[in-house]
Amino acid sequence: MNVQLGGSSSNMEPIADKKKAIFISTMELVRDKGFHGTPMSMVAKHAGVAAGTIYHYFESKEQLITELFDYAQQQVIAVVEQETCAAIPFKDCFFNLWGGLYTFYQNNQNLLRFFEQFVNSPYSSTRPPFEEDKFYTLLFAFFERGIREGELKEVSPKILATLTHSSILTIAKMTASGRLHFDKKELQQIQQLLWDGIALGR
Amino acid sequence: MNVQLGGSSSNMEPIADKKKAIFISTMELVRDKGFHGTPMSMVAKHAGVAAGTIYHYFESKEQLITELFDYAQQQVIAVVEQETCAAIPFKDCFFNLWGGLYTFYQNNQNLLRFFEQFVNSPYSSTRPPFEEDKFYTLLFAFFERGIREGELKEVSPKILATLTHSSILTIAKMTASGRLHFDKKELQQIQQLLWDGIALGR
DNA sequence: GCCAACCGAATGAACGTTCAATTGGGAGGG
DNA sequence: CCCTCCCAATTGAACGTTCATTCGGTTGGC
Repeated sequence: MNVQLGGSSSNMEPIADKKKAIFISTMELVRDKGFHGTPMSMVAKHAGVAAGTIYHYFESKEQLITELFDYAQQQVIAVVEQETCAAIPFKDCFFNLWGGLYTFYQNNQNLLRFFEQFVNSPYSSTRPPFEEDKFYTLLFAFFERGIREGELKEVSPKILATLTHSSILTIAKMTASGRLHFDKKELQQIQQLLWDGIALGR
Repeated sequence: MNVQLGGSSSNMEPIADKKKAIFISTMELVRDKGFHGTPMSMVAKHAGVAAGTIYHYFESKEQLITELFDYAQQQVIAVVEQETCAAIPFKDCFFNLWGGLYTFYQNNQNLLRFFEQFVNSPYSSTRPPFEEDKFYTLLFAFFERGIREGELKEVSPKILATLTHSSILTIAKMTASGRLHFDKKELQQIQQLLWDGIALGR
């Protein structure tokens, strides 16, 4: 019990194969069929596991979903931590962050879809408040740096962070759903528009 | 049967009281409890109607949800049509549209929440494709006007429309969920940032 | 008296969860 | 090296509940 996931940073314990399989199956099934559309029995079959086994690792379906969300969020946080490097000029860093997050969401559409379903569902109302949300704390700090270095307009970081992340998420969702497509040039234009909006013109 | 809703534009038939009550109850319950959390029996009780009555108006729960989405979307479309007035200078029109849509979502948080749950659920995959989506068609046309009049950068209207709407939705959702608050001055700053990004500097 | 609107108990399927039973690997004594 | 005991891991049939949907019957306006 209490096993760690993947080759996690601080802990190289062997992986909980079954637990990870349950996570992945849940994410894929939720992507296609939604929360109500994925019974535990189906998660079990898809993960190659008996129904009862899931309850060895998770107290309930709700707990499984909640833990999966935390797992997903940590992956996103890792991307932000990797791209917001203080050694690189802020402007480059901004474009890296936008591109890095976008690429991550593109390569993990299961996760993106699960994420969006979760935050718009009643599950998310049981989440910790905003101030303790590491993802937004990181983003806020990044944009504060931009203001401090005189690269950005003097606007609340929460505005800058929210606008930036919403643009990434929306474009990624549009592409993932197949409703709209954006080619490389258009993606660069989007980043540039955003930058033109938030940067101090000089 | 086949009754119209509200004091609808082209049709002034008497309202289907029960049908409207079912719509409103569904929206409120889905906001609080999500799709799976709102059984038909609860919708019935909340609407002051017998369970069987719902099936007099709707074939199934899925159909109820789908029709409710169409109903909701028409209300949003009405706001866009009202604010995108060709007689007003484009820039003013842009700020009107942003503010109008934002205010609408603020005043109709049930609808906003329902909307977001719907588009991220498997229900929405059965929706008509993008080109037939009146909402986006209207938005695209509006931004095309801006380009034609030399007010906006020469970028695909789909980019401008997507960025603008995503900013409105995200800010409204943040406020509605209570996770972040934006005061009047901040809302103006957001609109201005967006405009600075997409407008042709002169 | 006719028909649409409406009711709500009944139905049957689906689902989350439980639990008695089984497996398998490792610790320890001989 | 082998046997034994133990317990965590695992199984899947069974349980009880919940829910969408049905349907036979009632109402009320025309």
